[in-house]
Amino acid sequence: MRQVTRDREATSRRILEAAGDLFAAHGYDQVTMRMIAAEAGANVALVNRYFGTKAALFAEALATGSTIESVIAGDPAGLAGRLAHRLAVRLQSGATEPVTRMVDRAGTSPEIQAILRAHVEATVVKRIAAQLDGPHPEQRALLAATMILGTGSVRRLFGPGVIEAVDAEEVEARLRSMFEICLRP
Amino acid sequence: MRQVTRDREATSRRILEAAGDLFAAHGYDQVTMRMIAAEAGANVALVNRYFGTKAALFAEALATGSTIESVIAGDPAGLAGRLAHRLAVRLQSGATEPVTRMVDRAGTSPEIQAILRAHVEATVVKRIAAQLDGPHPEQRALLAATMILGTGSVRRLFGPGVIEAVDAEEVEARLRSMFEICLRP
DNA sequence: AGAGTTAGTAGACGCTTGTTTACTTGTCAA
DNA sequence: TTGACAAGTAAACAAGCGTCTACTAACTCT
Repeated sequence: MRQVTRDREATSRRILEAAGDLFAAHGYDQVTMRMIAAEAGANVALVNRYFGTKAALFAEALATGSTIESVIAGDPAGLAGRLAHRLAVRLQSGATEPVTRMVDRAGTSPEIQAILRAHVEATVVKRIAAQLDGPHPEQRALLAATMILGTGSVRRLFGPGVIEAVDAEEVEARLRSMFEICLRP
Repeated sequence: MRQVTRDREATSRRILEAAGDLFAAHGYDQVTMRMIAAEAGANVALVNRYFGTKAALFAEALATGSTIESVIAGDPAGLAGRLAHRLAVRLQSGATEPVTRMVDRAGTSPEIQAILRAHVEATVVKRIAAQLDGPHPEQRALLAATMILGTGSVRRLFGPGVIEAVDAEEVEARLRSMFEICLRP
């Protein structure tokens, strides 16, 4: 009696959105199928019916959400600056993209680990590496990923606005220099 | 009939060690009290008897294990180099300290988050900040923590030896430059 | 208008979790 | 040697989990 109109597409979309929001907010392990169903205003059985399993739903939510691609794409010369700006903003604001938060809150379930690895590799490491000249581009892209994921962990532990109090521009400048060093040939 | 001698101290020490190893290897959520008891060769009820709750046991294991203190302590001038070396080694070897792995594998349980935050703040951020001159030492220490925690995430996702194949010394040199930038006044 | 397809629901299944209770057994002082 | 205290054990508890099955009700098409 919850649904007034019966619309499979709309319902499964609401489920996917709810899953993305909740996984990003609380992490894979802390989110239950019942929470997702409730948030989407749908029945638990439908979630399994449409997405099969919890891990599959996570994978789909991960793939659906917006990624960091837009920041990486563009002029290779400004890549370090763009990444630094993005991270500085993320460290301060409470409003970060669900996808990046999903990565650093995903927990340690083995079946999720593989999904995450593939996602980070495809959307972050490989895309950054593609912009780099010189030997071992993936190695340097991995160092950049280290910083990106590190800000995620720091934010998770210390909350948003942890660096806000002090000079934000100086932090961004420092981050830019660090990215330049780890990205340059 | 498991125990030949009855020794409370020895048993609780074995439990604590087993908990530390397992938490570090698989993360808080993936480790069950029964796994810990089995690994320690003890009974499940004893774990609760001696440590109260799972979260309390985690906190105690976190506090017991060796920390990164030894790397931070020492000549402030060589701090960047020591941290870079430690991280480079961590990225390559399979043998990392339990405690640092515990931090990056700890998952997202709310009650664990506070414990972790306090631990990282006390043993990493404050200790690094204490070595720094100039304004906002904690801000720079936090950036260093970002890199430290980032290597943890990268290692979790991509496994040990991810950067091993290529030039390890170059990676360490790059990390050192990055640390120097984020730590300098 | 009626039959058939399908979205949606209620409820239970089996399993695992952290924790507790009631009991047994080894150890040591008197 | 015996009695008491503490270490250790087995089993169950209640709650929560992901998943599945059987059922109801709405929409569509002829």
